[in-house]
Amino acid sequence: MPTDEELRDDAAARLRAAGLRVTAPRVGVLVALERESHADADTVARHVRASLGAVSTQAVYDVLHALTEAGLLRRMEPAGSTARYETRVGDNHHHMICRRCGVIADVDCAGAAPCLAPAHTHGFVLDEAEVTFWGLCPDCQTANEEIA
Amino acid sequence: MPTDEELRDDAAARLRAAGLRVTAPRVGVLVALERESHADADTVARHVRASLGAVSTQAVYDVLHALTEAGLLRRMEPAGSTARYETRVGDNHHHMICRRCGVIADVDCAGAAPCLAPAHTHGFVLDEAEVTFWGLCPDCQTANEEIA
DNA sequence: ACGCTTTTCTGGAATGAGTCAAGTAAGCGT
DNA sequence: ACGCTTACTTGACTCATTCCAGAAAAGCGT
Repeated sequence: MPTDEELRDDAAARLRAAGLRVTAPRVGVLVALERESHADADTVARHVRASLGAVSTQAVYDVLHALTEAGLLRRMEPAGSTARYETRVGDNHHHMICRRCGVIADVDCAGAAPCLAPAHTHGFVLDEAEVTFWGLCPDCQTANEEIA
Repeated sequence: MPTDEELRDDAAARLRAAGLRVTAPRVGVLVALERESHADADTVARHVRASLGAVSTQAVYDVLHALTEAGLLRRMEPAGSTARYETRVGDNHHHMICRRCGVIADVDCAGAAPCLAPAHTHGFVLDEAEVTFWGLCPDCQTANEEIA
């Protein structure tokens, strides 16, 4: 587990590399998402406030948008949930979501090709295949058995 | 192209088969979605009102939920859009969405197995693999070329 | 260190999808 | 046709998110 300082330094470096100014809220958002991936805007705001003190809601939204735009964050919007963000970008990985508790786990793309080439493209030019697996996480499986 | 009456009769039959009461709003919603698949709640409401007269927004939402629950409709929520519905159920087909105009096309699942079995399941028990392809539809490709 | 530029703050308001609650209407089995 | 049960109506309401505008603060190249 890296220290907060290591995470902050790394976040600052990524911001600079992307040509963005290094500001406390931006670093805070990146650190928050390293600590808790797939968090929504509200959760990110709470994390950032916990470590930085007062940060406006607008600032959080601004930062999330700016960093997503710059390619430092990836935004995902699972059905039935608000927008969520993660720092793992650049590899088109997929997600596994628990139907019961909503926890999200990353999944590496199994076989690259099959998912990217549907039988009929209807003339579409595709640039991304987004895969979401739905099911029950280990905890919720046992919880369900106890009820039954 | 089937007539409205054929669509209504068919919709009523499906409702009865599912053990649901046959009401005008329900039939209207099913017909609307036969005519325009992947419509959102608001679009469905407009279609239904055009053919039935006044129908409350709440009724439309209730019907969409009830029919989804009963398995007569499938609900999808693409990123950046509101919930959309379709009458094609029972075959876990996928979707292709145009980033520019938002049009949605159905896609048969290419190779059944590969998409359903990620490398690492992290202990999850999966029941569905949802695949969304993003790209440009034929119309928007030409539109983009004209701009460039 | 200075000053220009970008970012953030305050805070208020609007939007739009969707939900809750309680009363009214309608389907359908008998 | 009756009446029970389910569905629909009405209207207020929540919630995430966006927009707005001006003022204050902070980053960073020189």
